[in-house]
Amino acid sequence: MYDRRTDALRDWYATQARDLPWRVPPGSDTVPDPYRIWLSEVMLQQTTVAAVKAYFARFTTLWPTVRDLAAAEDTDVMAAWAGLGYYARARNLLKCARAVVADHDGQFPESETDLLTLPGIGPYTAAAIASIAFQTRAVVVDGNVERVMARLGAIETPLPAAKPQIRVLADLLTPDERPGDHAQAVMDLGATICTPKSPACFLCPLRDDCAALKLDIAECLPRKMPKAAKPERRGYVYLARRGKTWLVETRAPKGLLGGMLAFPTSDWSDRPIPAAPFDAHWQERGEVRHTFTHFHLTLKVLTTMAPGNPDRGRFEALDPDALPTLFAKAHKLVT
DNA sequence: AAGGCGTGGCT
DNA sequence: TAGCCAAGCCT
Repeated sequence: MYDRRTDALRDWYATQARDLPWRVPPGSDTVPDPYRIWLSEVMLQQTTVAAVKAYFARFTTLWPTVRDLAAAEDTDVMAAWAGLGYYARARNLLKCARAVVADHDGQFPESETDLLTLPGIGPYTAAAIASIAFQTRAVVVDGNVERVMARLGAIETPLPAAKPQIRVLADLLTPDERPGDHAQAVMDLGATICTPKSPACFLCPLRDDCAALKLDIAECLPRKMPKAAKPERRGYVYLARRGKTWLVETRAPKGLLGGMLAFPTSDWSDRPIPAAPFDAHWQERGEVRHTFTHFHLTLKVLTTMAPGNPDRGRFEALDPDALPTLFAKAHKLVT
């Protein structure tokens, strides 16, 4: 019926699909909940399944429906996202939930085009939701699909130039029937067998059709341009404790760690300028090191219990779980 | 349109 | 260990 590669993928997925909390099993007649599919897809952007599971469970417990999430306080949602990274996703998650309630009567739109208009939903996520949640044929292309297709077709053009070729092949293999199962099959294959390093080609349902395997270049594909080295930055972070409260602030709504709970810091640069939030005897307690997407950071951790009027932030009871990892490391160092 | 944007696990 | 990498989106 379909390309034999599509059939092989479907047969493999029928028995090898991973059991995931947001997933409807292959071939099932159960109707997926678009809210849970959307939530999982946003959490899975650039993030591993293992990291997502606990957050998905927490979010669906706290906010079982898109209306519940839309009605949530921003601070509660940001706190629940703390530690998962890429915090613009959490800000857009709330914007999207509120748009679905305000503009779509609480129902996610079904078409790829309409989904694409929502905050935090790009080409991949729109295609994933359309196919997985609504059984609409859509060409789903993520990092896994890129890798599987590049190998299957021995596409030697480096990324991102290879994207058009990859998309053509992905489109060719996408069936009209159960396109959501197909998309998840390719992604599961990429995550478990057609892995970036040491792919398990001997277990692959596509081994007889894989051009890269025939050429013995599977592990070299897809080719990528080398990444620039990360620069080193330094700074100071100030942890002021007053009884059971700590001096914290909410970071600016955009940019790095935007909207997240934080401790006051200096600038982060080659030669940071100390910037204590108030005059006091600040005691050096050590350093924390953290690597972001595009730079390494070392923060000197300073504490005081002396009184003073801070020029920024507020003293409040601290929930350490609401801190992004960088600040959780600093907090852990002094407690 | 190229770069900003987190984190933890793996090798 | 230090780098590489993961179900991308936004500007």
